[in-house]
Amino acid sequence: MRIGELARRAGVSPRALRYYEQNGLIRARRSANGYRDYDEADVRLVAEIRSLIAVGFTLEDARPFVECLRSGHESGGSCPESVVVYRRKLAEIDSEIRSLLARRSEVAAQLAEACPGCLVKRGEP
Amino acid sequence: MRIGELARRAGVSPRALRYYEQNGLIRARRSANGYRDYDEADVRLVAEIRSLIAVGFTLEDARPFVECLRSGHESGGSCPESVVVYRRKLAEIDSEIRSLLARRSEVAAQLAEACPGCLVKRGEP
DNA sequence: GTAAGCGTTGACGCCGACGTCATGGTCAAG
DNA sequence: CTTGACCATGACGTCGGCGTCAACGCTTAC
Repeated sequence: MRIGELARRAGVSPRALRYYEQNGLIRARRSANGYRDYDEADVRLVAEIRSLIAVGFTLEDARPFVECLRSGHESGGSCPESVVVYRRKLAEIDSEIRSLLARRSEVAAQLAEACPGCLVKRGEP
Repeated sequence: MRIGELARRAGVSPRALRYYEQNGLIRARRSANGYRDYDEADVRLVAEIRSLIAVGFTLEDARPFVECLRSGHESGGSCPESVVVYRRKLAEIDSEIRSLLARRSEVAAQLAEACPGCLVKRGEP
C-alpha cells in the first residue's frame, strides 16, 4: 500500500510517516515510480508507535519497541531493551508527578499567603 | 544599578532581564550612555517573576503579578487578576497530574501485558 | 488534454525562555 | 594608550513532532 492508505489506516498524517522514516523508525520499499510501498506489518509498527506516543513516549523511546517487533516478537514490549525503557518511563512519570504535586502545594501556599480566604475549601461552609 | 548587578542580585542572566523587558514585564530608565538603570523595586519585581517561573508559570502568567506590585501592592498575588491566574494555574496543574496518573497506569498496564512478571511488586515475595 | 488527486523532496514555521555569538560602544585602572 | 570588564542591539540556535507551503512528477477519469 502507499503512504496515504497507511496513514488512513494508522490514523496519522503522511507527513508523520515520512518523519518516522527520517528517524529510522520505519522503512519503506519503493515502487518503480518512486512511491513508498508498505505492507501489513507496517500498520502494526505505526500502531505501536502511536500507542507509545499517546502515553508520552518520545520517538527515541519508541525505537526499541519497533525493533523488537521487527525482530519477530509478537509484542513490541517483550524485549529487554523495551522493558528498560518502560521502567525508565515509569520513573520519569513518577518524578514528574512528584514535581507537580510539589508545585501545586507551592502555588496553593502562595495563593493562601497573598490572599487569605481566596482558597475555597469545599466542605467547610 | 546596571543590568549586571541586578542580574547577580536576582540570580538571573542579563539576557533574561532583557528578555523580560522585551516582553514588557520590566522597564528600565537609561543612563546618559544608554545603559539600563534599575532600582531596588526592580530587584523585587524580578524576584517575583523568578518565584513564579520556578513553580511553572509562564511569563504571560507572571504579568498581572508584576503589574500588581507596580501598582503599589505589597504582594504581587493580592490583585484579583493575579488570583484568577492562581486559580487557573491550580486547575492546570491538577489536570496535568490527572493526565500523568492516567498515563502511568497505561504504561504499567502495557508493561504488565508485554512482560508479565516484569513489574516488581514489593511486598509480594 | 486536462483536471483531480495521489505521490516526491526540501525547507520554513511553531512554541518558550532564554543561550550564544557577532559586532561595536563605554569606562576605569594600569 | 591599551587592556579588560562592562554595556548595547540584533539575530540565530535549542528541543519535538510534526503542519504547511512550494514546486514538481505520476496516474486515472473524463
